[in-house]
Amino acid sequence: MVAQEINKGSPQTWNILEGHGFTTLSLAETLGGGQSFVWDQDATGVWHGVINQVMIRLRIDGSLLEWQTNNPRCFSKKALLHYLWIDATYQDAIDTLPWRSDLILAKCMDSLSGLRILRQPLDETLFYFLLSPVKSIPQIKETGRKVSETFGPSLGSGRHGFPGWTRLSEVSEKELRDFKMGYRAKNVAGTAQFIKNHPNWLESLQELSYNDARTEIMTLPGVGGKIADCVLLFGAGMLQAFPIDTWIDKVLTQRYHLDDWSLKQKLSFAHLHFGDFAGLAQQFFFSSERLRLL
DNA sequence: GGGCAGGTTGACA
DNA sequence: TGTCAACCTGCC
Repeated sequence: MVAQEINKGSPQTWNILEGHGFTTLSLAETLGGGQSFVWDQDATGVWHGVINQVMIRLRIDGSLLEWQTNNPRCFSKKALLHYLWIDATYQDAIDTLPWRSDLILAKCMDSLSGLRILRQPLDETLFYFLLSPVKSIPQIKETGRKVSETFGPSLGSGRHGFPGWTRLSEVSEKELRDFKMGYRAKNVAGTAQFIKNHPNWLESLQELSYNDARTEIMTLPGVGGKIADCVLLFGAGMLQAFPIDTWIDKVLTQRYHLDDWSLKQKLSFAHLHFGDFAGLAQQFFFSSERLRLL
């Protein structure tokens, strides 16, 4: 289906993104490693995804990172550089992390050179992470894709975008359950109603400090500390957010020997030790542990 | 069939 | 403040 679209009319040229620093591995972990659920890799290694309701393709060819879109009028190279965090602030963040004195972190960063935190839309990120408790990445993608196909805008080639919370607020909890959400349907429906009744509330979180935004977003049904940190890190660019899931907990317990520390104490340790870019460190740990690179 | 998983919540000590 | 079961679904 996707291939037909690509071959329709004149073949599209691949555009080059300079100065990216990705490897095949770090690009795969960035797009498919659990911070985003809208990217799929085909058999030829090309990544197909959606950014701001526009279909985008990405591939690594040698040392080149290349991209193309079916909709160049609605999408700019600048938008893609922003989404992929390809700018000078990434190198600043890397330099700021305490890898010089932390051999565990240094090893993870070395194995996954170029790994990024994506700058994703806040509304969509909140939706996907409400689906995430005790679900695997393929399950979250499947449910999200089916909800988008049913309620979201068609983007061509059979692909659909995120419907938005306004549209989701018109869908009953019972209907949502048919998408295999289980008990999460109640949280999605409750969140949709809250957002409908509080216009601009979600956007206004971006203006708050990390601590205030975290407290605020945890008032939503189904959003505890872990999901709050995921949404703020991946959807609001708050890079100090440090989501602790079972993988990260394992790293802190086994590698940093915090065996008897409570979750709250581990969180304090992470903020103190990793600093303003703790979330980026977290992503290096997450992928390293998941891929058994540590 | 039973147990468990990338989490949250409410009950209870 | 900490522990525990329940919640859906899919997979081993």
